[in-house]
Parts: sequence; structure tokens; C-alpha cells
Amino acid sequence: MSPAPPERPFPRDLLAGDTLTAGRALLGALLVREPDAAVPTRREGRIVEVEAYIGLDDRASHARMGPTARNRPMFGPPGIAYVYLVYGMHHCLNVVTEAAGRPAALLIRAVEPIAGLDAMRAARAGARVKDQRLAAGPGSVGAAFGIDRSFSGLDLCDPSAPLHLAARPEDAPDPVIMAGPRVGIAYAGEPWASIPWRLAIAGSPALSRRAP
DNA sequence: CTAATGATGTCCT
DNA sequence: GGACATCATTAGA
Repeated sequence: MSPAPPERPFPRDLLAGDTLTAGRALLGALLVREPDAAVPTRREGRIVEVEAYIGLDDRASHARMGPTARNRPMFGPPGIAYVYLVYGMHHCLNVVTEAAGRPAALLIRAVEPIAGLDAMRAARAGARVKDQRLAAGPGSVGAAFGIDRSFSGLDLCDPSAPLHLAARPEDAPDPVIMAGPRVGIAYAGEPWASIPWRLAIAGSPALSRRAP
């Protein structure tokens, strides 16, 4: 085993432009949860699946009704976390993209665990799943990394934040990316329901469901 | 293999 | 009051 290379910050510039381009840059990057008093273990994983929600016109986006108390981070600068609760029990993590005033974000749908697996499993009490699937699905990502709404508004490009991004390791090959329709948004109607804004790393065992 | 099903809280109309 | 960017399990074919 060679020692792990040092963590590199995730450049905010990669999130400031077009959201689909940002999504491709985010795949393969790392999600890091620093230890704290409650969970004294560093948790880390590789982002393998994201979904884009872009602009006021996207009928599937929380931003479609304009700014509200909940979705406000989506209207702010790139690199900020937007966290919301769905179905009364699952916290979902988004990374805000594009310039302030343009509401857009990437939902982190799946992460491949790299470190802190024991802490992830403890945080997922009751889930009998394989290690590689501890964070397969947006609600599972939130649970495995101990994310709740208090993280909404956090700067994910700040390496000292309790939850943050890190750049894809330099020795990692460019991932093979596939695209498909977003999940669970049929209510939005066409073309939103079919537009291929779900991006994933082909072949990852940690994807949230059958590959798009 | 697919389909059905609870558990659960907040947002916006 | 209706709907919701879900999950894991159970039941059925």
C-alpha cells in the first residue's frame, strides 16, 4: 500500500459555469466528512452519480417557484450546499452551480465509500447492504455522511468545512460517463421528465439503481 | 425478477 | 390538505 496522496481542494471555477459540465467534473471527485465529537471518524467517498436541476424553467427543480426560505442557496454563488428533507425522513445533498442569481444545482445521488465505512454503517442503522452500497441513493448519501439541513448554505469548496469536496485524484483515470433521465420527477411533465440530466460513472457498483 | 408498502415531516397552495 | 428529487423490506409470480 502506497500512502494516500494529499487531498486537493475542489476548484470553485468548475462549478461556476454550465451545470452539466460541472456535473461531469464532479463525477470522480471526493466527498469528505471531517470527524467531530459525535463521530470521531473521517468519512470519504467517490461521487459516482449526480442529477442536474437547472434554472427557473425546469419544472422538476425546487427553484421553479422562485426563491423561498428552503431553496434560497440555489440562487446564491456556486460551491454552496443546498440540503432538503424529502418524504419526511431523507436528507438530500445538492451542490449549487452557476453564477449567483441563476438557480441551479447538482443532486449527489450516489457515492462509493472509500474511508470511514464503519461510521457510515453505524449512521445507517438497520440497513443491511453491502459496503459498496452504503451511500447508493441520495437519501443514503445523507444518512451515511451524517448530513442534515444545518449543512444547507455550507461552502463545500472550503477544505476546512466539516463537509466538503476534494478534487479527483490525479492518478485516477477520466471516468466513463453515461447519461439518462432523472429519477422520481414524472410529475414535472415533458420535456423535463425525459431530458438526460442524470449523469453517472459507468460500471460503478454504487449507483442508486439500474444504470441509465 | 417485479410490485406493493409503510415510515415520516415540511413545503407551498 | 396534497404532494413530495426515498429506502428497504415483504409479498407475489
